[in-house]
Amino acid sequence: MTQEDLAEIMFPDVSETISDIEKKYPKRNLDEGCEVTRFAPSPTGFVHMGSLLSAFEDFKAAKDTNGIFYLRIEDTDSERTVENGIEGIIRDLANFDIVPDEGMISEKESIGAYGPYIQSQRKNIYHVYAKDLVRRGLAYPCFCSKEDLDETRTIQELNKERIGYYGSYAKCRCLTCKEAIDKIKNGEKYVVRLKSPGNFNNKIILDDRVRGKIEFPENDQDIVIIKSTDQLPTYHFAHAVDDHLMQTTTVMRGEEWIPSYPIHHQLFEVLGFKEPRYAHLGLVMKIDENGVRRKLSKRKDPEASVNFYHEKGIPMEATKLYLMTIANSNFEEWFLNNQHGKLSDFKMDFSKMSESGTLFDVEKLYNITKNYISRMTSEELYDAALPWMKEYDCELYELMLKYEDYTKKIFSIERYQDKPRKDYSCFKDIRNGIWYMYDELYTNLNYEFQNITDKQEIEKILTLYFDKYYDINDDKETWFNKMKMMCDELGYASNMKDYKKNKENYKGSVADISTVIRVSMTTKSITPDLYEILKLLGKERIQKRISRFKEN
RNA sequence: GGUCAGUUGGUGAAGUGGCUUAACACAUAGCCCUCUCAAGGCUACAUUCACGGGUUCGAACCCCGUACUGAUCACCA
Repeated sequence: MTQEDLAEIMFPDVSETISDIEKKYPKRNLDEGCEVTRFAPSPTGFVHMGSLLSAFEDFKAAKDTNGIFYLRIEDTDSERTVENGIEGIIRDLANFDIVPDEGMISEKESIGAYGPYIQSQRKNIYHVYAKDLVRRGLAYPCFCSKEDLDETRTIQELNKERIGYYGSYAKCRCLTCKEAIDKIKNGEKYVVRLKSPGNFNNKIILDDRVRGKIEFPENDQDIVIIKSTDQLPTYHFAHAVDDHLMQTTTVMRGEEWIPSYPIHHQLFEVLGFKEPRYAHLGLVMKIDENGVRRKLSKRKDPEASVNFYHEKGIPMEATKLYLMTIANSNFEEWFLNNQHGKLSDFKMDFSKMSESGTLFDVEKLYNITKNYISRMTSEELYDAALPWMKEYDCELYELMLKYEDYTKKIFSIERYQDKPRKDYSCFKDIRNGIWYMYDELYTNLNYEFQNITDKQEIEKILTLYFDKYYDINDDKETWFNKMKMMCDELGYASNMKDYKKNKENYKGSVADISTVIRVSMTTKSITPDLYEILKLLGKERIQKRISRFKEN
């Protein structure tokens, strides 16, 4: 009984050889320096902020170098698999312009010549490599039960020894081929373990692209490579086989993977694969209610879900800008110095990635969004907000459609100037900013008058203003001069400086007068430029609103 | 317990031995401008880089130790 026999009995269905497999994955025809990266989620149906950031960085690294970005689905754990989970992931990524060059493009379809891109469909491939390992005496079947493993663990804890399946604790590694074969013939369940050639006292070094050199003891654990339940590989084994075959150049993943590097290093070595480069990314954190810093959780934190941003109407481009500022610390300054340049012109740099966990800052996102929206043209804003309204605010959507031109004019207020108005941090804010411009929404009025609240005085001001002074054709300067003239006529201060010095000489100021007009036309004491608003409202609406106020 | 990582203001961070009396941005506060608001302008906001030692003419930056935070030690990824 030889290892050859053992391999045969463990993998009777494997007839292909390694070289058969390797032939199907020819060397990629890419120039030096092109990065091949991948996003490899479990099919859970959605991506959260942390994985979106990682996917974004993977994508960016590939695009920056004219390389390849592919989407591989890691479904070796049925627990994490959700029906139609792949579609959800593809949709979430596509919402941020992250479209794979290769890999899954829908629930069932994929593109690219290095597939299948779903791990459960690659079972035979893993088995070819596992079989070869057994044949070479570098892997073996392990029949230990959960209880056996627990027992060793208890002993190790008691003796204050390192925990795990290694050295003399790796009982099944000493089984002879005959013993193993007999057990298998007996129908005993087993996993396949790596027969680790490592020594804990040896050192290995990872040259991480973001963290530099990290030293570890060599792996000596006989880790499981094929599970007994479904004969699917573990993450470690699948990672080695897939990233070798698919020729990933840089593996980008969360820092929680750093400790398993020794395993991966050994697997690549034992399998004779060239190791990819690694970039271990800092986790995305938040401060929770107790002031404790912790990993952003998709379960507990609404802002961890990409849907959160979608529902608020944060433009995808703005989110990308924010992701880039988290991804690379030098991006923000670059963006400022390049007249708000295009994301594609910025080259991401691994050495500028954060090593410590980044705190996710919603305020900062809003700030970026405000700036972003303020720089759009009114047409762009209209086009971007419309689909969002359709989904989340039907009423306003209908009005925007019905009064397209008028709406764009509303969006134009204080937009085309050196420093445009920044008052929308998301599309959701739009309603609150403009609803009063539409007659259809101008109902249930609640006037927010400030200093002047006397109805008679207000009516007097309105009558005088609109009968005698207001002319829709006036330019802004004339408009304001007339406002001041009226102030003088009514005993209000037309000059704010003078008013502040000598309040007692006046009934109020030009500010009070404009507030009266502003509130009676919009109900709100805070609005954008009043001159623009009156002009847009037009004579007819103004008249109607005066009457509306008087009736009130 | 073993292994590994991280630690610069409220936040993201720049910084890799002298140009740092620590950049820039967000947030916050005050003032100015001003028809409201937003914007804008100005100003304030870490005498100090987790702590303790050491190396050096000189340290946030190099070395050693300690502390704290996090990750990991599954037939989960």
